[in-house]
Amino acid sequence: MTEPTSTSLTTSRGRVLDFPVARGSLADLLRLLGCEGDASRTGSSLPLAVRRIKTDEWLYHQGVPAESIYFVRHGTFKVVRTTEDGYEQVLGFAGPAQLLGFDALGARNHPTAAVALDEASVFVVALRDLAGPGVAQRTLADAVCRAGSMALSRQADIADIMSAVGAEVRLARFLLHLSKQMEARGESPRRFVLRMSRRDIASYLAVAIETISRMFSVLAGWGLITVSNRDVEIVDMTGLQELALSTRRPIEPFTRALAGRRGSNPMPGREVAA
Amino acid sequence: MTEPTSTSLTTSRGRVLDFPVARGSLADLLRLLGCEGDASRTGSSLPLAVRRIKTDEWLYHQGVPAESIYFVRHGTFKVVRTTEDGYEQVLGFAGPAQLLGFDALGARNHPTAAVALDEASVFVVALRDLAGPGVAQRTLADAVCRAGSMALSRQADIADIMSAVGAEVRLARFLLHLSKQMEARGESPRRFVLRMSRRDIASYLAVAIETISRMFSVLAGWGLITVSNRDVEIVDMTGLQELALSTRRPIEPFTRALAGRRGSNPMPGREVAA
DNA sequence: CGCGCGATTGAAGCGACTCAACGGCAGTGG
DNA sequence: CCACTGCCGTTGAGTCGCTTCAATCGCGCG
Repeated sequence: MTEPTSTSLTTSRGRVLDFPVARGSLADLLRLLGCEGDASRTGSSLPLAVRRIKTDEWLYHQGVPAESIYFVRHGTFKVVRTTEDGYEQVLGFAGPAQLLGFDALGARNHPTAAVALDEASVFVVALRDLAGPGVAQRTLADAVCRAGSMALSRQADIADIMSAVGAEVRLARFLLHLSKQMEARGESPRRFVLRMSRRDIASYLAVAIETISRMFSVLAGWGLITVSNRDVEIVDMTGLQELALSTRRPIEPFTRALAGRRGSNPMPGREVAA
Repeated sequence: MTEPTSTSLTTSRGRVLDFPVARGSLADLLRLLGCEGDASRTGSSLPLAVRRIKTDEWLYHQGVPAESIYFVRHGTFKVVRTTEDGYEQVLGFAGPAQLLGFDALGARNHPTAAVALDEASVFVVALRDLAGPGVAQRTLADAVCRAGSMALSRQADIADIMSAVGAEVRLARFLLHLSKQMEARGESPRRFVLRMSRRDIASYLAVAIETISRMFSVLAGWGLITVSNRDVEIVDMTGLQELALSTRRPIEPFTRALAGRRGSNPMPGREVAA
């Protein structure tokens, strides 16, 4: 899909890092963002690295440790998230004055990747410049930024969920998403009660409400879950995860490891008492 | 859908604002977020308001000025965005330790609304507590937060786009989205060139790549746009906006103003040379 | 020129939406 | 107490739209 040219270029210099090609200032960034008034008062002469990106070059890769976030100076970027099976989901496009890599603040690594669609340049904001010492408000603002970053990542999940064509897969991903949240909260990831109505789930997954009902029955019929009204129990966790992996056909031809499993029935051998 | 009980409760006290019911501290919030180590060093005794929310009560409404953001302490919230025609799109669900209202940092008003699905309580963080005076890093962090907030809002747009059932509507919304961005950038909102491939658009809108091609032809056949490869010109802007408003049937029965327009053809009277 | 790739268009099948009916359950008023 | 009403959830049948497979065209490039 993408030539490793950019990677080799950077790795020739050591690591895949941000190397400034030009110099900018905080005032430049503020001017780009449209807040001219603020440029005067603060120490806006603070230097800011500028990095130029060529077409099809990656600004940052998915999964790598995040050391910076970026403001697009000019050009267009594509934000993508590649699943394990090689399917790449486009999460959005970013133009000038937009922020890239913000979703990495909450985690250690970049949950997404950004690639330039044309000649582009960005302001590089090192994360250590953001984590300066301060008082209580500083800590609070940090928490806000990190939580906001995680909220952004969470929003990306809905694109992840909706990218699935099949409604069963959407529901499976939704349930696994809830399961993970329950686990992170210290509660049982296998048995929980849905706080939202079918109507809400339908709106969230962008399918009809009757389809939600049907898919609950289908998943229960496959022995993956048991459901009674809003009480859900995940019986076959691995089976559910397996089902959730089913996306549309992977774009890349070299991900044919799961070529045969994509039959008309996304859950082969599971039709118990159909 | 929702009883105005909560609203009347608050309006009886003056305005619809956050009134603290209990008191918490920054240390409590940090403990909730799981960063116990940080709780010791900073002035973590900073008081923080706690607000309790009853089931089906709104934490904040869509479109109202934002004065606070919130960390969920316990309970579950539903984040929704209601379109002009009364259709409510669920954007996500928020549980403990998650941030709500962050998308209002970039704008003046809340672009979304949050309603409690059960008994809940939140930490209230006033925005003026975040905008404290500081040096350059302070300004920078502010810019980061605001841009991140806008990125979150932008992510909500993709749910907006995908909530449309019809592929033509999705493409129409996508084009209008691009148009607005171009306009905000000072360029022509009617004539622009797509920087991304059909494959990227297809992934973004979660439809097949052939469907994208077809819908471009359909929109062009309706006289709404002209398209040549990646050059797009919006011919009938109002018609395109009109088409973009077509969602699935509004949930609420009292939004029947547009009852008749929802025929089998979403663009009535436009079938030129079908 | 042939090759690959992106984009467009056609034909056929299946999946989700829509309409409709039904069974539970809570709230309400006789 | 029970009928009544409304809402939520489930299930069935039919239609429409999108996906899939396929062929074609235009374009850049080795």
